[in-house]
Amino acid sequence: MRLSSLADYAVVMMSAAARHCGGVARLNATSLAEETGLPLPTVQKLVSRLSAAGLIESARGTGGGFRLSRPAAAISLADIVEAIEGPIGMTSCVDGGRHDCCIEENCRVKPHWNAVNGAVKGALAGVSLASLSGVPA
Amino acid sequence: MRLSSLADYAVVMMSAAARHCGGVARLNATSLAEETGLPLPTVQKLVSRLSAAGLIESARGTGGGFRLSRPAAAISLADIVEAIEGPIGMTSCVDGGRHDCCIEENCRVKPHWNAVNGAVKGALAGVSLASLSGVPA
DNA sequence: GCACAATCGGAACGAATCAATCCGATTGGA
DNA sequence: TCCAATCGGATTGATTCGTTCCGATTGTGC
Repeated sequence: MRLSSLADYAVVMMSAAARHCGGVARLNATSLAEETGLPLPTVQKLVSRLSAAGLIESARGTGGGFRLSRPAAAISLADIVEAIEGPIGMTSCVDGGRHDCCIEENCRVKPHWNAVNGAVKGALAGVSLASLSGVPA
Repeated sequence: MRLSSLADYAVVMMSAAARHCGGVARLNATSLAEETGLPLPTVQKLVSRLSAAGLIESARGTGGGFRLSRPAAAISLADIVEAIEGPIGMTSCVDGGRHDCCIEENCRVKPHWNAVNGAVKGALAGVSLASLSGVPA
C-alpha cells in the first residue's frame, strides 16, 4: 500500500522537468540530479524506464539529453507509476491477468477489488504534471 | 502500488469469518485454514496482527478461538490494511510523520500527495465486510 | 488440587524484491 | 577519422516480506 521510492523520485523528477523544459530545451541527467539532489545513477535509471515507457524522448551523443514527449497536462501520476512499477493493481487477481491465487474459486472478494482498483487508478489519473508544477498549460 | 499478500489473505480471512461467525460462535485458526486453503502458520500470524489491532478478540485455552470484536458493517478494508501494513500512505512525506526525504524543501509535489492519500483511503474505507460477504447487517 | 491438551503469541530462518552502483554500446560533433 | 559525452543494460548488496517453528498461557476434565 505504499509505492516504491523509485516512483516517488520519478514523480519529483518529472515535475522538475516540466518546470524547466520550456518546450524544446533538452535536459541532461547530470544537471537534473544536481538540481533535485537525487543520486545520478538513480536519475539515469529513471530516465531509462521513462523513455522505455514513451513518456520522454532521449537523444544520445554530445549535447544530448531528454525532453517530455507529451505536454505536461497530458501526463498523469498513473502514467508515471505504471511506467516505473508496471500495471496498477492492488492484488494479483485482476481481470485478464495471472491467476496465482489458490483459493480463487472460494474467493468472493475478487469482484470487489476491481472497483477499488478503478477508484485508486482514477485518483492517480486525476492529477497531472500541470497541476503539480503550477504550469497553466 | 500493490498491497502485500498478507493483507490480501487477511481480507479473505476476515470475509470468511464474517460469513461464519454467527454472532457469538468462536472460530479457531485450524478450521479457518482448512476452509480458506491458506497455510496454518500464516493464518496464525494474521490472527496475531488482527487481535493486536483490536479487530478481533481472541480466547486461549481448550475450545478457544476468536471472533469479530465489531459488527461486519463497522469494519472496512482500510482498517484491515492498516492493521497489517501500518498506516496507509503512498509516500514517506505524510503530514505528521517522519521526514526522510532529503529534497523536502524543493519538493512542490508534497502538498498534492495528501489529497491522493485521502482519495485512496476513502476508496478503501467505503467498502466494508458486509458488502464483501453479502451479509445484510 | 493437579495434570493434560489445545490454543495464541513471539522469535528465527529463508527467499524474493527493491534500490543503488558500475561498465559497455551508441551517437553526434570537431 | 577521431574523440567525447551520453544512454542502456547488467551486476552487486541490502532491505523487506513471507513462511515456518517453538515457547508461554489458559481452560477443561479428572
